[in-house]
Amino acid sequence: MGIVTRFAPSPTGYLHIGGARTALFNWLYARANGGKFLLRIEDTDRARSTDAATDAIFEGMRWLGLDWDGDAVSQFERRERHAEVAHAMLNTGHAYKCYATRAEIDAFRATDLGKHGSFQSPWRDADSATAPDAPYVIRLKAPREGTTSVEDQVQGTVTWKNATFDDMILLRSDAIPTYMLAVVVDDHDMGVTHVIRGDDHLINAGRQSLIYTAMGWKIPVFAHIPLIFGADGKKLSKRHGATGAQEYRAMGYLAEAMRNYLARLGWSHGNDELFSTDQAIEWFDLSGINKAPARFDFKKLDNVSKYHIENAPDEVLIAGIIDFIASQDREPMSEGDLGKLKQNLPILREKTKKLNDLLDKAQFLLASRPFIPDENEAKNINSVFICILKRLTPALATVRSWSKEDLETLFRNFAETENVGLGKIAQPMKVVLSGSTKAPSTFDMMVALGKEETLARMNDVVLRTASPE
RNA sequence: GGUCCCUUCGUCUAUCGGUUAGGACAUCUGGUUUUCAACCAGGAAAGAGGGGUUCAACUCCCCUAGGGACUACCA
Repeated sequence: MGIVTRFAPSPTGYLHIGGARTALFNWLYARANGGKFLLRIEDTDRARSTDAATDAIFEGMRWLGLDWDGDAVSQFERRERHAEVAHAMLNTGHAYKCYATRAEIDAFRATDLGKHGSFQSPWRDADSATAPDAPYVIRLKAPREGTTSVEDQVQGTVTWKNATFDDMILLRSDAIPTYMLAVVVDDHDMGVTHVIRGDDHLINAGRQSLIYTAMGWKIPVFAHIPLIFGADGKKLSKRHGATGAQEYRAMGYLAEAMRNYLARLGWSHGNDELFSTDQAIEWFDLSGINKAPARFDFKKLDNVSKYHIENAPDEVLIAGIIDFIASQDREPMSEGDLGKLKQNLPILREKTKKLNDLLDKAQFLLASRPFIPDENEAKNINSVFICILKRLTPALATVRSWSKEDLETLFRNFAETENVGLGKIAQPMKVVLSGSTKAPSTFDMMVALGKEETLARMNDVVLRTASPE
């Protein structure tokens, strides 16, 4: 039998990074086993669900490259079917109509019994002849005796006393199904074989298996993965930096790097740290998922990101850059600029952690001279260096060839005759050539720029500093 | 309060009864380098606590402590 997984977010905001990881695990598991990965939007809460949030989820999923099979399912649109199942359970005696009002439920909760246990409806065993002509909800007639167990693939066997389960509402008084009913019906109808979701649903697995059993349906395999926390061990929230998947896109991380980092958070394949998505698919298994919650660590993410920026295929990197620029609401890069970027990718990607850093380094190619360094960078170009620069210009004419090796040799010799360290010349030269120290290696830039342009930029600085206002 | 889950270096993790408890990030030291958000080498760094079971426990069981989830006509 083919494996079917699903990701089922509720559209109340954006794609949360924790949700993104849940989606990734489901996606990885399906792809690893030649199965299907489905997407369902849990929008039965009409008050909180918005189309904008649904679009945000789609966008986040697409950015992460988590493609789903078929069309996304709207849970709300399947409400007729959910109601149908609720009524089927009514007919088989697994559910009952409860006419208790809000006031009655509140009153029950105020009692000693109500403070410690869940609501016990007086309608559970009532004679239907006594039913009033009033709105009602359909409640599950949960078993009061015995236990219910779930064989969780991550948490192991988990058992509850049935007495701890309440008669949960299946169909609200406005005939809209609750989440608890809808998930079960949808997962069953969609043929979901493996439910991989957040730890916060562990108890729901017990409650939901009651519905499966009542309907005589096969219970799917459950795997409840631990949540992601912030660096301080608290639930991941805004003050930890970023909670939305898209924010990571805007920060300049490659989707491939996010997949790598997120997969490694709570899942492991021996000591493998840096890997491609294809490798993750090959290796992924539920048995590799850790039971304990993990903390989000930006330092490590940056390290993973650096690896992927340095090693991604050219076309992937370029696509990532184009996507990053779009995420900033910036003008798309011109074909010409893109061409320059492509040609110089090796020197731009080296030692680069994020895409915005890469773009910073690319300024020497993209911006036009003369460069005006900011106050801080300008400190590199002092009067002593200006004098050196003036002597360097004629010296440069003697270079054997305009290659990295020869330029470096020339610089070393020149530095020796000037009696200064190479760094004293090469570092300020970075600023001369690019207006910043956030730039590729000096010699790489010189080669990329060519002799004429290099000399012109050097001259810019000499001219600018020759006539101080 | 009740039910359930979790607990190995600062962080992410390996280990599936017998290891000097391994790796990665971060950190520290030294080296190197255009004095770097680079690189190389080395160091420090962990089984929450207490009971069992066993020849042997990080690994299995129990208790305690700490953390978390759920406890809605939310999902």
